[in-house]
Amino acid sequence: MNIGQAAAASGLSAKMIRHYEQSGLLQPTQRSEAGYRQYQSKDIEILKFIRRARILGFSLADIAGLLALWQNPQRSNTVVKQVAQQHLAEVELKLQELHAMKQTLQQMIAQCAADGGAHCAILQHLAKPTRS
Amino acid sequence: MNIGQAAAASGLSAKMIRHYEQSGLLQPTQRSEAGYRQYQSKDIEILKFIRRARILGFSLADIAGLLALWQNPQRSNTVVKQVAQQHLAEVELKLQELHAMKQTLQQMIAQCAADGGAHCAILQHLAKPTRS
DNA sequence: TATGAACCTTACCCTCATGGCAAGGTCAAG
DNA sequence: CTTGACCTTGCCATGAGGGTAAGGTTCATA
Repeated sequence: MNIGQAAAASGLSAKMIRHYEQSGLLQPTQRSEAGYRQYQSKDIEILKFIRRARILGFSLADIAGLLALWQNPQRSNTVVKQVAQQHLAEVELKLQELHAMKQTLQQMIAQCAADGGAHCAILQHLAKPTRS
Repeated sequence: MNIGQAAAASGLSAKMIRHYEQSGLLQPTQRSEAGYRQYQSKDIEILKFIRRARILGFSLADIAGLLALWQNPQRSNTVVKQVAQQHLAEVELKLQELHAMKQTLQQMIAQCAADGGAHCAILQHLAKPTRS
């Protein structure tokens, strides 16, 4: 299986698969005589694992750790849970930040007449916020 | 006023002020004989404007537009509102994505025994998701 | 058999907002 | 006159990709 098929099968781009290999997330695969990377179905499972973890927002560094734990029969699920909880905390922090942005943006937009005039509550708020 | 004081007064870093100038967001300021950037209180207001807009998540490109509108007496608040609404839509999209991540992470974490064993619902989910 | 399309390789540069470091110039106080 | 705090420019790094270019390979079809 060449990298194109591996990309299609895993949902990643070929570019990213090479990038993951180059940054140490993946073991270098076997190569064909011409130098083409060769992927086995086992490799596809790893690629899918990476893709799912990326969708959940795990960093590549986190994923490297999770992959090592996944492939280690002596692993402790306590460690895995800690990684996930740490990531969840970061996600929740970003959620809070974005929520605060959303609130303020909504208030500003609600106060904007949008009548084509020059008076603008949004610019006023950015220039000299009355609250928040 | 040198850049250090301008940074302290605006809440930005000196580094970022230089960067904003270099990327065209700010007009180059006057310089002292030694080449030091000189800031007036009017400049500080602009820097504060930028900082508040950054806190709300506007991109530097957006802020360039907002600054131009702010300083244009012929502006139309309709345009300003459009910029803000577009940004709000992006914020809401990211909120949805992060919320989905949070939901899945919470489910995975709740199913993880964390008893030090090798069985791990989190890794299982990443390897072969039963749902989502 | 030749050729062209579709694939693969590596090696660059770009994003975006920000931080860090290095080498050197300036200023003010002791 | 030295010292320390400030300033200057310029370069590199981040993270997770995208784009592009120049060149090699594979395969089917004319």
